[in-house]
This record gives sequence, C-alpha cells and structure tokens, in this order.
Amino acid sequence: MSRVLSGNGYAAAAVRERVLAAVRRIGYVPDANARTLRNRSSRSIGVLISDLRDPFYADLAAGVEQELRTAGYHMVLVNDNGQAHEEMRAVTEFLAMRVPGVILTPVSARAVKTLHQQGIRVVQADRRVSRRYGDAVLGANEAGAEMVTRHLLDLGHRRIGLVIDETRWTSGAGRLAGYHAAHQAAGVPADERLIARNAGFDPEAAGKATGRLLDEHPDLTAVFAANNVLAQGALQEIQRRGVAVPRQLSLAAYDDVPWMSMVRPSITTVSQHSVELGRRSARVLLDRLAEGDPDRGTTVLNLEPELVVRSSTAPPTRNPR
Amino acid sequence: MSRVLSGNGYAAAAVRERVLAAVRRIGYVPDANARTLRNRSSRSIGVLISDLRDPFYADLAAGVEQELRTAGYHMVLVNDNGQAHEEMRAVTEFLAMRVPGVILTPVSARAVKTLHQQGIRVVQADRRVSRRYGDAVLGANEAGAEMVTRHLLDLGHRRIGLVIDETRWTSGAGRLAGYHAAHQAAGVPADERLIARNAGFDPEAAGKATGRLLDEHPDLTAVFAANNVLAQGALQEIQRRGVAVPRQLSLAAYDDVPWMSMVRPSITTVSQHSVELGRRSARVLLDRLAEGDPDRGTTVLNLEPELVVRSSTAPPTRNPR
DNA sequence: ATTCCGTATGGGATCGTTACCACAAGCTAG
DNA sequence: CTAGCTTGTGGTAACGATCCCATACGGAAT
Repeated sequence: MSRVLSGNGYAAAAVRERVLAAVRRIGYVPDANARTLRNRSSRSIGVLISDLRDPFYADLAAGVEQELRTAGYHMVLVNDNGQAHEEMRAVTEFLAMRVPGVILTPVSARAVKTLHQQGIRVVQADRRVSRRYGDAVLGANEAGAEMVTRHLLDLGHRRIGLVIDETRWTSGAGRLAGYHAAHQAAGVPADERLIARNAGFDPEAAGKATGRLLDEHPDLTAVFAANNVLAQGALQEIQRRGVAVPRQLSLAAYDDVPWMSMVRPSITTVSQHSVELGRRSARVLLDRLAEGDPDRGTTVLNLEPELVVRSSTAPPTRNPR
Repeated sequence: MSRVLSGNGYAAAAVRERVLAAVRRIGYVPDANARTLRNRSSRSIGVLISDLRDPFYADLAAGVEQELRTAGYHMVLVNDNGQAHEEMRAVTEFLAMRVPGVILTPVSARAVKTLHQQGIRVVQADRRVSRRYGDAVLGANEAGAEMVTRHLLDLGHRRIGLVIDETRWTSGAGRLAGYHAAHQAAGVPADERLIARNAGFDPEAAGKATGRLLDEHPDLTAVFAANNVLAQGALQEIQRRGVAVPRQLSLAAYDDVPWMSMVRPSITTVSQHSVELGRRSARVLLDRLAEGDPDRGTTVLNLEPELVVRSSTAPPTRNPR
C-alpha cells in the first residue's frame, strides 16, 4: 500500500516487510504522473535557456541540474534559441506538465508573466525582463564591466572599443552602463562611436563588427567584447588581420570559457561563475517552493563577478596597427 | 470537452467555437499527467549523459533536444557524472515518469537492461555497453582513430604516443583498436609502452600522464589524445614545458571542440559531429516509438567521423626536445 | 405514420495514487 | 463491566483526461 512507501500512516512491521519485499521482487516503481495528478505537485522543474552549445548556458544548466538532482527534483530542459515564440511554446508545455517552478534566461516578459499568473514560481537567471514577476539571480553586470573597463583604463588605455550584441536586456544594459561608469569615474570621456552595438549573435557577425570598428578607429588600443561569443569573433578577426595582442591591441572579454585560458595570449576576462549562477538559481527556486506562502516579496540576487587578468591586456604602445 | 481539443469525436462547429473561446479566455492547458496516466504514454524522453560541461556531451544533448522538440517531445536531462549509482537513480526516475524512451551515454549494462525489461525503448549513444538490449548510435571510433593515426604515420611519425582514459567502453576500445590497426596497416610495430592508459578524466590528470609519457620516451615525435579533455590536458602540459608544436612534437586529438580551432597552432582532430550524433540518436528513438512492433531487431548506427587536419601536425624533425 | 439509420452529445468508467473516513480491535479508566 | 479512547486497517472518493457506450434527435425511406 501507499502508506508503506510514503512513510505516512500506519503499517505493521510484518506487513511493511512483506510489501517492500514484493515491491523489490517485481521491480515496482510508483507512477509519478498519478502522484502528480493526485498531489497537485510535480517533481519536474522547467528550465529554459538560450543555447545549450554556448558554454555559459551549458554551465548554468549544469549548475541548475546538480542542485535540483540533489534536492530530488529533475530538470526538463528546453532550448529556445533566443526566440520568443519557442519560449512561449515551452511555457505552455511547462504549464501542461504542472511543474511547480521554472528557471529561465528570459526572452520576453510575457513568458514570465504567464507563468507567474498561473501560480508557477519563476526564477529569471542571468538577465531580468520582468521587474513585476518572479525572482531573479543575476551576475552583477555593471560591476563586472566596470571592473574590466577600469582595468584597461588603469593600464593607460584611452580609446577602448566595446563590442556588444544587445543592450535591451539587463545583461547587455548593465555591461554598457559599467563601461560608461568606469570612464566617468576615471574622467575619461566615453566616445559613443567606439561602441559597436548589435554586433550579432554568432562569431562571424561579431568578427565583422570588430573589423569595422578597427577600420574606422585606427586609434583604438583596446577592445572589450561583452560576452564569450563576441570575444571569439573578435579574436578570430584580430588573428586574421595579424594584429599582435596585447602589443598592438589589448583584448578583454566577459564570461570565462575554456578556450580563453587555452589560447596564447590567454584572455583577460570577467568570470561570472556560471555554474554557481545556476546553482543559486535552483536554490532560490527550491527555497520558494519550500515556503508555502505565495507572495512574500521578490528575491533578487546579484552574484559578484571576478576579474581574471591574463595576458591579453597590457599598457598601450605607440606602434600603429 | 476533450473531443473538441483532441480532434477526435464529434462536436458541432458552434459548440467547438464556444469551447475554444472559453479555453483561450481562461488560459486552460490540458494536464499532461492526467493524459499520460490515461493514455499510458508520455511525451517526456529521458536523456542521461556524463557531463553537461563537456562540450561533446553538451552538443550531443543539444542535438537530441532539437530533434525531440521538433517532434513534440521534451527532454528530461540528467547528468550522471559517469557514476553507475547516479545512472541507476536516474533510470528509476525515468521508470516512475513512465517515459516511452531513454537516450543515454551508458555507464553500466544494468541500466540499459533494466529499462529494456520494463518495456522502455533505449538508445545507447556514443558508446555501447549492452549488445543484447537497445539500439545504438555510435561514432565509428576505430575508423576515426585509424584515420588520424594513419595521418601521423603518413607524415613520417614512427613513435606515436597514445593518451587514453579507458578502454573498456566501446568508444575507448575502438580508438585503441584504430591506433593499432593503422600501425599494422603501415607495417609499423606499435609499442605498447607508448600507450598511456587510464590517463584520468580531467585535464590535470591527463597532463600528468602526458608528462610521464614524454619523460619516459624522449623519442616520441607525436601524441594522439583520445578525447577533448585528454587533449586539453596534453596541450597544457606541452605548453608548460615549452615544447614547440608541431616542430618538436605533433599533437592530434579526438572530438572537435571550439578551443581546438582557437589555439595557435590549431589542433588536428577527428570530428564526431556530436550534434548530429545527438540528432540521429533521437531520430532512431522516435522511429522506434512510431512503430508499434516491440522487437524488430536492433538498430546500430555508426556515424562516419571526419579528420580535420589543422596546424598541430607536421612531419617529424630531428630536433631533440 | 412508423421505422430505421446516422449523427451528435452526455454520462460513466478507467488510469495509479493518496487522503480521508469508517470501523474494528485492543486497552485503560471510571 | 462498559464507555471511551488509542491504534491499526480496509475501503473509497478524487485528481483530469479520454474512451466507449447509451441515448437522443432529426431526417429519410417505406
């Protein structure tokens, strides 16, 4: 009987033994769907990310999975490729599955709102599109970008290019703000023309954008690529042109992914501790689920990033490119 | 009513319209658990891999997810970290969820057998531990390893070190066999002492193993690292020692991951087309689910790998290390 | 006008689990 | 000795969707 297995209710020791033996013998495993139907609560958590092939998201998902597994939950993982309609599709699936919670790197506020309104706990990870609904676990993007920009300014750079894909999400907006803040603090005017916005979402596009920036501004002495994909494109373009790093040009990145410590020179970057970001997101969600209380404020965590200084940044030299 | 939504059964156009309108208005989404319970078939597929942070597995999972999503299924992803007990835990979860199928990079034959005996379709991806149960989608490891070893032999190398972690799974065994086969075909005796077995599952251990190999065999002119993690460790150790690649030592790898084309020199390797491996695994599973027939033989796919020749391999030179 | 057929619709029964209730048995206290 | 309580056990309803069957209704044919 159910009482033996769940531990609730009474069951004589003898009966309990007999039941357990039978269970083991025939390999009986209770039906999770029936359980969910009856209990109105599932052990599945929806996880929605942009791109599993990007090590940043893969690490995030790995952190989430680890924490969930430890707590006896499991992860239903969906890739939305940054597309709002795929995101909504997944949201509908999660609703159908009656998951108690969802962790997502959100694309549209509508997705977050829909989930919240159906009573599902939501954690926005890495970026935040909805201030009204759901908790959030974010990297401190402004602080991180300010750190790395200050590092470049401290080295003596005055003309620092910024390669960035989008600035509407909190992640991009924060990094842009940090870039500006560091300039302001150092009393160096930030030149808007040195900012390559909408640099694209793949290395090729980022490479082209970087190339354009280098062509139009021969006085650039450093480039800051605002994520790992952009950094990959930037580095490839820089290598293609035979520009010496860091002698002719310093390069700094955001997100610490394996190749950055493999290449020579190794790349100075900001580590977001992406696995930890995932773990904390799961933790926040699990805590939410543990408290029965429906609406007790909003949790927003900002994880401090870490500046990892390597060999791709150095004081500027007078050598023209 | 259910008839309107599922499309089965009759429903007057007027009634259908009214029902659909109400559905949209209140945001009703049918309960997947109730459906699974009643229909005895779920749209969840269990996916069990070793390490999401390893780009090979991440790509595999991404391929699986893409294909499943397209077919209207979703992926419950579990990391087993190569541990048999975690694998069995996940198997039990999948049984509880009544998933119709599981795709896994298997660790123990018991996991595969248990699933199969409970009537769950199984696809073994990347490696095969059970010949009796379940389909398999594999890389042609022997062919791939033979290709890259032949490439080194053709360049003139006669003393080629092999760094490999395990040789019990089909993946490792196949690569070892390919290494031998290429030697045999070229009439070059393979020296067993040049094979560093059990080189470990992280870059540090692989680096140490590579170091030992280099120390004990100063006549080595090439090293073949049998997967991407081993290659990372090997490269780091080689760089640490200041050994010039490919002038003093050629390096070849297995699995094409991003850093291999980023580093200088870029690394010659064998691409397994890991995303495609995942896609095909899902395809095989979906086909299996489509045919009602329970036991119609066993599908085993061997995907042809591709030798990607880059700059880390060159003819040996006389320069001693 | 009555029968018959085809189409449309409502009403269970069912899937596996669990929460709850009724009841039985044993025990203590008045 | 019996009333009232504790402790253990079996039975049953309910979760939500779906399948099947019974039934009702309209129209056509005899």
